[in-house]
Order: sequence, then C-alpha cells, then structure tokens
Amino acid sequence: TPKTSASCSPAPESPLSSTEESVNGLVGDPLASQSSSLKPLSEDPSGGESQPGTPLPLPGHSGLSIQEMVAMSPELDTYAITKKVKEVLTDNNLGQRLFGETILGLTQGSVSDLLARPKPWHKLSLKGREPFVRMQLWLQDPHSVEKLMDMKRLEKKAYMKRRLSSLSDSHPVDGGLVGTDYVQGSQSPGQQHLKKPRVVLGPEEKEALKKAYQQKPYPSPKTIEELASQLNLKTSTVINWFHNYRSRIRRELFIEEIQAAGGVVGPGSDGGSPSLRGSKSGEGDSCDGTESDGTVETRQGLGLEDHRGACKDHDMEADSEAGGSNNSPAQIDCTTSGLAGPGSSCGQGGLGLFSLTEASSSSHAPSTNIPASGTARNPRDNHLRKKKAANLNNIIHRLEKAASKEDPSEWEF
DNA sequence: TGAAAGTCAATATC
DNA sequence: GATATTGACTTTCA
Repeated sequence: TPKTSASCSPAPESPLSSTEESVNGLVGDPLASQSSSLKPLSEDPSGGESQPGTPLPLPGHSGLSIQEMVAMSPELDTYAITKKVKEVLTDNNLGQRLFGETILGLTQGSVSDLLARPKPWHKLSLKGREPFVRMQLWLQDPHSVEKLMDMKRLEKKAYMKRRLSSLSDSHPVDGGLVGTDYVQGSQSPGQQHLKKPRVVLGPEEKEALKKAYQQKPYPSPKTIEELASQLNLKTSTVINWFHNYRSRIRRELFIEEIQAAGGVVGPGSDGGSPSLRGSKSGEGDSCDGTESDGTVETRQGLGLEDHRGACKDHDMEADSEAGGSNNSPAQIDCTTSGLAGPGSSCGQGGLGLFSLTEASSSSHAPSTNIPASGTARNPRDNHLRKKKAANLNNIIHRLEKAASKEDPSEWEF
C-alpha cells in the first residue's frame, strides 16, 4: 500500500546524496523530462485567482497524472526542495498563497507548514508526496518564476479592476457574508448557517493538555473525558488536540533529525531504523505503554498539582521531545519519567540503535550516557540530547516489556 | 475501527 | 499584507 511503501519500503529509488543533486540533478529522472512540460500557469478568466484544490493540471505531454508521476518519482530530498522553494519565493518576492494556490493547489497555511516542516520522503504517503513532486517540477521549470510573476501581475490587475468597479458601484466586493462567516462550502445565503466559532485554547488549557500528554500521549477515553470536563472543553476538542499534538511533535522531530543530520535527507538519515520506524502501536506511548489506568494522571496532568517527579515539567513548546522521535514519536524524558531506573538508564544499550543519528551529528553527546539536564553548549544541543535520551528510554522500555513476555508472538514493539 | 496523514481556514504574529 | 500557528475535519491505512 502507499502508506506501507512510504514508511517501510527500503526506498527502491535512487537515493539522493545532496541538496544540490536532489534539486538540480534529476538528469535521467523520470520527472526531469517533465520539467519543461509543467503546465503554463492558468490564466484564470476570473482574474487570476486560482483556488486551492484545483492546482494546475500537470504536464500534459506524457499523459501522466500527478499520482502516476508521484508513483514513478525517485526519492526526493524534501528538505532540499522546500529550502530551494523558499529561496526562490523569497528572492522573487512571491507569496506562499500564490504559490500554493497556483502550483500546489494548497492554501497558504498548508504551504507554510509544508515549507517549514517537510517530512522526509519515505515518511510520506503518495498523497503527501504530491506537493513535493509539484515543487520539484516547478523548480525544474526554467520559466517557473516568470510564470508565477505573470500570475501575480494578473491577480493584481484583477484586484484593481474589482476595486475600481466596487468603488464605482459604491458597494464593497468583499462585503456581505462570504467566506469567513459561513461554513465551508458554497451554500446560497439562504442556506448558509453560521460557522462554529473557532476554539482557541488558553495558555493554561494548553499547558494542562501538554502535561497530560507527557503523562499519556494516548489517553484513554476516560482520561479524555476527565480532561475535557476539568478544562471545560468538549471531548472532541481534547481528542483533536491530542491528534494534532502527536502529529505535530512527530513532524518537529523529523525536522530536528534532518537538521541534526546536516540537512541531508536520505534513506535512514532521519535516524530511524526501518524496523523501529512506522510501528503504529509503538509510536508514542504512554509512560507505561498501557492504557490501563488513565485516572491518576489526569488531575496531575492538568497542572493542578506539581508532578515533576512523574514526568518532566518542561515547556513542550520549546522542547517537544516528549513526543519522542520519528522512531517512536511520543516519548517521555527518561530523566524524569520514572523509567530510567536500573536497567533502563538513558542511553544504555542504545548505541547501535542510534548509530545513524549519532554518526551524523557528531557535535552532540555520545548516544550512551546522555546527561539528564544537558550541559550542551546551546539549547538546541540540549534539546536534541534530551530527545535522544527520551527515545532511547522508550526503546529500552519496549525491549524490556517484550522480554518479559515469554512467547515471542506477544512481543510488542 | 482507531490512529496517522493531510489539509483547510480562522486566527495570531511578524 | 505575508507568514505562522493551530483546531477541526476528511481521507487513508493497518
């Protein structure tokens, strides 16, 4: 399946060894031949306002759909691609919105997210790879910037035109109840119903949720309900928050791994051995890896009382390592999780498991005996160190759990 | 069926 | 005004 191949396949495609190669060196690449066939930017009769979700149709000459192209694509260096795209956009004063809507068929927020936190190729599903293939094609198109500039001009022209006509009509084009006032979708005004107001969690609520997450990245329904009632939130909000937080922490860690590896993304460079990667059940676990209790931590997790002894009380915003790494995203800092007892000290036995990461980030502490509260030269080093420690601890914990089961079929990773 | 992935779009921030 | 963040939702997948 796409997902399986994305996360577990040994990357059959030829790996790209460097940023430059991956961005510019696609000679012989199936996609390279498509580069010049990138569809000219549609000259939208409506005034150049393309919509997300209706990206430019793809290169026509081969008759390949984007899905087919994605499937055919060799492994791309997503980090290098986004870096290059950001560069080009900045250099040419092109906005994310225009780029997203025109080239990728995505909204500005999605583009921002994608450019800031690209996931490694092998972690992406086919769908997730699509924007990167589009970006790659765009970068390869010698007229890409030119076309986008044209589009920008067209948009500006259309905007001015509308402004003018609205002024002459003396009623604002943007007036009325379009867009933000109504639920997504284009109902006629009569059918429109008011949007649900966006929930904005307060700092205390976020803090409490983070603490709860540190204790249990996968809270039981009971825990969720307790959290919801104590924070006066809907359970769906709490559930969504956990989903989003897990997902975003995971992505943060991808980035960190990439950066720790020197910005080169290749098979394995995200620091995960395939055997450890992509294990759903193993990804991000609770402190004890079970859902058995789910009661005690709730009150503590809400920050209603100090629980520094249980899980480290640190700012998840600044160091989201509690989510673990891409190996097992949700981790608890081993220094305080209570798991770092005898036999599970941070780093012990983890050398091999982290050899890839460590090898590529020699400036960091050795993978063994990672200090609890890092003495790293800068917060980033410290952050990374803690993250690795947490990751190691989690792996050790799983190994211990597995070892405690006699029947190998019961082993859980 | 639950979790992850992917995305939208409102809102915050720069 | 552009970009970043994030709650909510849909789709995909195991």
